[in-house]
Amino acid sequence: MPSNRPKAGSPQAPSPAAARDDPPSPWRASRERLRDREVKREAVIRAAARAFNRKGYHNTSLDDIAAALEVTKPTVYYYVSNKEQLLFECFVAGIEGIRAAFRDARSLAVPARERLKAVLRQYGTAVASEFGWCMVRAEDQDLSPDMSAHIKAMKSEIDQGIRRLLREGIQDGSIHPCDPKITAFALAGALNWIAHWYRETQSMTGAEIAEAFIEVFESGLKPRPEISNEDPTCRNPKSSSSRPGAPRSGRSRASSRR
Amino acid sequence: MPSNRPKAGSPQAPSPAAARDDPPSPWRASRERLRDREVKREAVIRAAARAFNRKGYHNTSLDDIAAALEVTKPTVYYYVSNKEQLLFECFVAGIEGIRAAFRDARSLAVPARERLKAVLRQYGTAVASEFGWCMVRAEDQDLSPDMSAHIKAMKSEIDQGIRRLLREGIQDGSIHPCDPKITAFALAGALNWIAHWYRETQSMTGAEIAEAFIEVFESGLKPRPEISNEDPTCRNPKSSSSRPGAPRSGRSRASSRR
DNA sequence: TAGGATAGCTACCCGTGAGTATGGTCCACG
DNA sequence: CGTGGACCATACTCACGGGTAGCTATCCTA
Repeated sequence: MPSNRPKAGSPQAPSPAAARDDPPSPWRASRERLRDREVKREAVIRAAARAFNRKGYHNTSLDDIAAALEVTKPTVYYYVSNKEQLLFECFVAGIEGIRAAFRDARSLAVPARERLKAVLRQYGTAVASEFGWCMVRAEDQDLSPDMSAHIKAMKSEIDQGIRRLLREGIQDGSIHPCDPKITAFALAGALNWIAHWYRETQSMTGAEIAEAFIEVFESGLKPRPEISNEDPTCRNPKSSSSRPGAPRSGRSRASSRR
Repeated sequence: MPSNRPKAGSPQAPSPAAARDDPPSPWRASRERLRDREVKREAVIRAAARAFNRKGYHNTSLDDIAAALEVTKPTVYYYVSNKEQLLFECFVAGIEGIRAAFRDARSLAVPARERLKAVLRQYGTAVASEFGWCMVRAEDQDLSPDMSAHIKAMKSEIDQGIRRLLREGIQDGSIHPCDPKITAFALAGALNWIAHWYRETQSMTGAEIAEAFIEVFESGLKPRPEISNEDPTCRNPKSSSSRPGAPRSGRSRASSRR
């Protein structure tokens, strides 16, 4: 599973991994071979993810993916068994980041709302990554029953994780009482939807968007009397200094979408 | 454009529109014919929407749609020019409900937050309707450039409408200051996502889900010191009687998703 | 240096599904 | 009565794309 590191522009050098002059050990070559293979396999999956991202699963042929890698279709089949598996791998690559987020958050000694926020930040990052599309839009309809079942199970795991954090937050008082099921749907929906409109060339990163969303979800739409002092400025749009941490995205309204 | 009235169970009677005994006018027959045609055309579009909804656009063949109507493919082509147009019509049918929501809300003499809520309620209803899938998932990638442009324009119109309501709400003090762009994305995302998980057989209607989402978005996650009127039972998840209208779907957490 | 694994290509197969050519039936109208 | 148009079916074309067969080249190990 390719962990989603940034890795700039052009996918992989045409010439495979320049030769180094380490002292040759008897097994080194074959190990090198295997590593190369894994690298190439990941490149295939990343190329698929980018193609799916741009043109959609069904509008992407394996010839397209092969062409993006400057190879031919059978070469792609040399690394993956079929198109469906390609989608599946992309999905797994995307969701792995979220699962990691839950693992990380579990060890945090803070109120549940903070743990939830940490998860959501990474969630947003994952959805805005190049695997976001695949993670979000991998449809059971496009997959064989067993793959579909796997994916459903993972999605459900994420969903249950969010619900659990919400329940814990309600318990420890850090989260306003609410229906965990519905709230989890709302949270996940807002974040998942990022994959529909986000493009890498955007001014905000996925994490920044997640941060801004969290701000929205935390404070709510109702005008909120500033917690500490009761009176203040609830009529003034620009006060709002409820939390200093949020980037808040300077020019808020000027840009006319997309 | 078929407005989404409920219309129970079996889609359309096999026998076309029972004959009535009005006084026959010379043009009646041909008018009747035309009406029939429109009815049948809508039936085709509804059938397509249901099929797309169940199996996805690309996994639905026109033979499937024809079979659902108990006719053959050329018959479908008699009413629509191609598959793409079918998707487009479904999209328009779905989004028309939302545009209507904005029109309705404009005439309401209430604070902007209330107008926004009214819009979101209808939004949720539309997304949960049988055209929801098409509206939400009609991808520019699957459509010719000009259709894609149309759809983008409509989506943008909805987005701008939400942003406008948010700005107005911030102005009139009924909405907590926030970034309208990001907030609109969050709201629309959460609601759009309903189309991914909602099935007609669910215990809640689309409107009820929207209502519950609104509750979440209004109050926010942070524990909220009860404001003047709304004292009661802050710790009890089941209270939340902010509005009497919402049925709230009894068993909230027991059902383990889907 | 033979033999085998690795890696990639050219050239094909074939199912599927969008869209159509053609023709038949029924009904309205002259 | 017969002509034209609305409506629908049978039966086709055809391109696209997933997947494969089989050849070739290179490098590693024996």
